Amino acid sequence: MTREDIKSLLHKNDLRATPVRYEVLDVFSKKEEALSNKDLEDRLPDFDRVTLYRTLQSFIDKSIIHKIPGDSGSALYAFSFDDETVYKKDSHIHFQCIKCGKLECLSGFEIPIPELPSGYSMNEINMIVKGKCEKCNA
Amino acid sequence: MTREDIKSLLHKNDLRATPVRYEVLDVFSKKEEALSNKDLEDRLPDFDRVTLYRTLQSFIDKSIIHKIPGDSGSALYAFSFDDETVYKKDSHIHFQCIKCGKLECLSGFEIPIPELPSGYSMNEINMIVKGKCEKCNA
DNA sequence: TACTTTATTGCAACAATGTTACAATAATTA
DNA sequence: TAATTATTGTAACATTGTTGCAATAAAGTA
Repeated sequence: MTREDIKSLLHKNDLRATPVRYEVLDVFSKKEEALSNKDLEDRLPDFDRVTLYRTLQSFIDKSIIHKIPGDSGSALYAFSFDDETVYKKDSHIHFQCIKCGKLECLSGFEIPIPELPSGYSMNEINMIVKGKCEKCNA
Repeated sequence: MTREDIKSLLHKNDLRATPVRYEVLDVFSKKEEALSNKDLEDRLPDFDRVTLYRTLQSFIDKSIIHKIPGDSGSALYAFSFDDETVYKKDSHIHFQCIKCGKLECLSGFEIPIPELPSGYSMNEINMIVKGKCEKCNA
C-alpha cells in the first residue's frame, strides 16, 4: 500500500490522515499476521499506548481492520481487504500455528457454512483453525 | 448432574472433591451458556476470585471444560461433555446471539471442514457463529 | 477415629490490558 | 492564514490475569 492509497482509504472513511494512522496501516498492510495492541507498541514506540488503542478502535469502527476472536487474553487485529463482499468482510478463517504461534487471516479461503439449530439465523462466521503452518510442517 | 456424578468425575481426574468444585461444576452442567470468571464470581460470591480462577484452570487442564475464543476481552468457558470423540472434544461450534449476547456451545452440531493452504495441517477447529438465537428471532 | 500427607484455599500483592477525561496540539476547510 | 474540530498525550482508574505464601481441608492409612 502506497502512502497515497493509505491517505485515500482514510479520507474515504472520514478519518484524518495522521502519522499514527499512516504507520499503523503500513504495518498491517505489510505484515500478514494478526497483531495485538502490545505488538504495535513494540513496533511503533514513538506513539502512546492509548493512541494506538484508539487508532485500532477507529479502524474497527470503519471496518478497515477486524478483531480476531482468540483465547490468548489480549485482543488481536488484522487488516480487512476491501475487495470482498460484505458477507465475507465479516467472516474469516483464522489459522494459528501450534508450533510457531503465528496467527494469520486466510483471506482467500472459503468458509464452509455450518448447520444450526432450527430457529437460529446467521450473520457472521469466524473460524479458528489450529494446526501447523507450511514452514513448521517442513 | 448429581452430586455423585460430580464426585466421580473429579476423582476420575485426580482432583479432590471440594465445595468450590461442586458448585462450579453444578453451574456449568446446569447452565448451557458460556461463563466468564466474573460470571462465576457473581453467582458464587462465597468463593474468592482467585479460587474460582484456579478452579477453572484445573478443569481446563483436565479437559472438563474448554476455553471459548472470543473477542469480548475476558475469557469464556463451557462444559465439555465427555461422550464425544477426542477430535470433537477439541472442536466446537460456538454461537453468540447479537441481540441478547448469550454465547452457547452447540455440542450436537457437525463442524464443516475448511480447505487450507497447501502444506498446512489441522488439529483443532473452532467456529464462532454470530446471529440471532431462536428466542430473539421469534 | 485420629494422624499424616499433600492438595487446595484465601489473602495480599502485583502485572497487563482495557478504558475514560481533559487540556494541548495538529489536520482540514474556508 | 485563521478558524474549526478531530486527534493526541498524559494521567488516572477499572478490570482481568497471575503468583507467593501461610492457613486449611481432603484423602489415605494405621
